[in-house]
Amino acid sequence: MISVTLPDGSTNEYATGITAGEIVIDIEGRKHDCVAAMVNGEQKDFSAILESDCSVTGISGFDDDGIYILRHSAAHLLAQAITSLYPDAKPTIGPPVDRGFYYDFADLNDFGEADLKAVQKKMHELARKNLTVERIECSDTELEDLFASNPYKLEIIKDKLEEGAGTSIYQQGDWYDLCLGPHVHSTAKLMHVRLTSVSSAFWRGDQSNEQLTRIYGIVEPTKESLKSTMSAMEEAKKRDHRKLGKDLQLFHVDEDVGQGLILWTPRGAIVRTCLQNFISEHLTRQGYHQVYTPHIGKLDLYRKSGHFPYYQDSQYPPLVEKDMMAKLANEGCTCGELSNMMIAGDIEGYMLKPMNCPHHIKIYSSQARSYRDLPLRLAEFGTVYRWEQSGEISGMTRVRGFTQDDAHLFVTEDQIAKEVLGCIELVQVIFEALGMDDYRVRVGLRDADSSKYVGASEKWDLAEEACRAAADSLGVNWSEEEGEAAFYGPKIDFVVKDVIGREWQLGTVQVDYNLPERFELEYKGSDGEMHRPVMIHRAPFGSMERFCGVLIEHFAGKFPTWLAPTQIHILTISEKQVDFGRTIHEKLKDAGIRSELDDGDDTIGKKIRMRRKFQPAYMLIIGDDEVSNNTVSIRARNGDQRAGVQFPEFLSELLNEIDTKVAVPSLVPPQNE
RNA sequence: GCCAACGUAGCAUAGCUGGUAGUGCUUCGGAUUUGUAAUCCGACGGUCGGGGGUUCGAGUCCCUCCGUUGGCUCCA
Repeated sequence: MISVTLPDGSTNEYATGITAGEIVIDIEGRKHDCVAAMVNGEQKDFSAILESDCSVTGISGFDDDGIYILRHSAAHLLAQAITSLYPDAKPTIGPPVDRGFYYDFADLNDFGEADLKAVQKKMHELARKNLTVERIECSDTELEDLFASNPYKLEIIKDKLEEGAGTSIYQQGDWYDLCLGPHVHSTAKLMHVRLTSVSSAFWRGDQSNEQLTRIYGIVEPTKESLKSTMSAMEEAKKRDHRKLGKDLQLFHVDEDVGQGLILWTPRGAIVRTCLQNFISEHLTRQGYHQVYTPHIGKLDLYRKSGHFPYYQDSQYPPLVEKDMMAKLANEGCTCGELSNMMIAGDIEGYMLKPMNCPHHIKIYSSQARSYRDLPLRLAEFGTVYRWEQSGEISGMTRVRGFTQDDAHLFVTEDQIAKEVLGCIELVQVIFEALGMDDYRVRVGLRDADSSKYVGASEKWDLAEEACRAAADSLGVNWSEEEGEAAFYGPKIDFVVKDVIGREWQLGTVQVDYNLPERFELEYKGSDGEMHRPVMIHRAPFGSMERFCGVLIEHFAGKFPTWLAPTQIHILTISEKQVDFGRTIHEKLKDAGIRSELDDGDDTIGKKIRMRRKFQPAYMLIIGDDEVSNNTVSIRARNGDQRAGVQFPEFLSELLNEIDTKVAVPSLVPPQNE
């Protein structure tokens, strides 16, 4: 007999050799939602045989651990279905991921989304067969035999497994896969799967390797949870900033202007201006100096900074002077030759700036600096241009031209910690004001291979420590990531997720030892000697484009009153109230409120319907009652009403709400009925 | 850049196996003067992303370019 500790802390005696699954059934009953068992804190298959005293808990398919197991098993089921329908296809890897699972296949060519249906049908068929999923331990030679026809699996066996250690395979029906597990005990657990998309991937994520076909899917423990997951995905799509940007007329991207080049339309420009003003206030308070610099700079500048030609591929091509261009054309110079001459420095030209640092550096070095000038904080809403790959461009979150809320701080080494902290605080103030608490902080440190970094390692230690301390002060979860540092210094990034779960880096604070070196920046210290400053790059929003894109989704287009493109939309009920409506409209505009007036002859229902899509913070309904009492009826976005409010009272409340940047418009108390 | 899918008026959409584009909303004109998510009538608006090809004939088939979407790769 063995003694097993159960989830409630009690112990029970069982016959030696009982399986984990049998104990789970004993604990949870026959009808349970567990997919595997936790034995002594380790995930195990139900079939795991218990030989000695231990603790056992069921892992529910609704838990994070359980859903991962389901996804992993579903990936196997997918591979089984694919290989039965496409015998030539070779499964490579198929892991669970955050929102579902995928499996990559080699030799599955010309497979498109239209083919998913049949595969999914096959998966359901296999699930319904209730195939037992069996774990089998194999030796190296057995493995090599089993996977002899699949070079990808052989490569994994060779690379990942210790010589002679062997490993497990999982078999369901006549299909098996190399895997550590654990897995569900039967394919019947995988009834609620949906295949979602097809894409490509490279073997081991390396572009120079062969291209594989990747199939994505989702799986849920029950029909109901699958349904709710699917509808949640539908809901998320509705708040996609690309859709809302169009509906709310916030921005436009035009083919004729170019991919990834944002045209800020009037309503979007309001949001951006309000945000910029908001940041500017804080910059002034924190002792920043705002500067302006041009959108281009000489090639030489970027040769010095190292951006040209090293990052040539991710920049717009250089602009060459007219006469030179004509001369080269006459000589029949090819593009390749031109490029070589520019790299060699034989031809001068200009570049659209891919970052603002060199320009700011030139402002620093335009004067002799002393330690008394430091820290020098130069800020600019600086527009930069980068040649992002065409397939990467997306809405406002990944674009080719964008405006960073950029700043560069020139500091002494002693000042790094304090200044990094100051930058972080700014990010936090802004996030807090916007109610954005769902973000992740990543501290990027150097990795073991120190040869690729510039700067002395003692300096790095200090800077890394400063970043850690700053992250700590935030009071939110943060993670260190080795190897995530830039080659020139450690950094702190703020990362948020968009509606479809993709992560985007927003704010960033980076310590830089490299550029001061390259540009030979100096300041005179109190000791009378010349010293080299350190630079801190920081952009609390990242870029206005990306940040606004994320904000649109964060608020689902329902911006706080201070940001809303239309703050008040006045709707008259009939033409009897037109004069009163206009008077109020004028008064609001005089008070600096963004007000719009609809005094047309549509029905009030239609006016509400039409104007609602622009999500004004409030609508004011003006009918006979309001006119005769000099009041307004305030309609909130959710339809709640607050009628009979004296206009001056409404205006002062509204101004206060704007002034204090209240995150959710709240002049109308929620009505439950 | 790579793989896959897609691209019809401002927006949302119909258009089967090829025979010269329908609808709703918006907009405009008229009627109506309305109390909270669709009042009625009428009109304007597309040559089907661009170019080329097959065909007697293409939105519908083929090629190519551009763009969009989902991934991959990349992101100083």
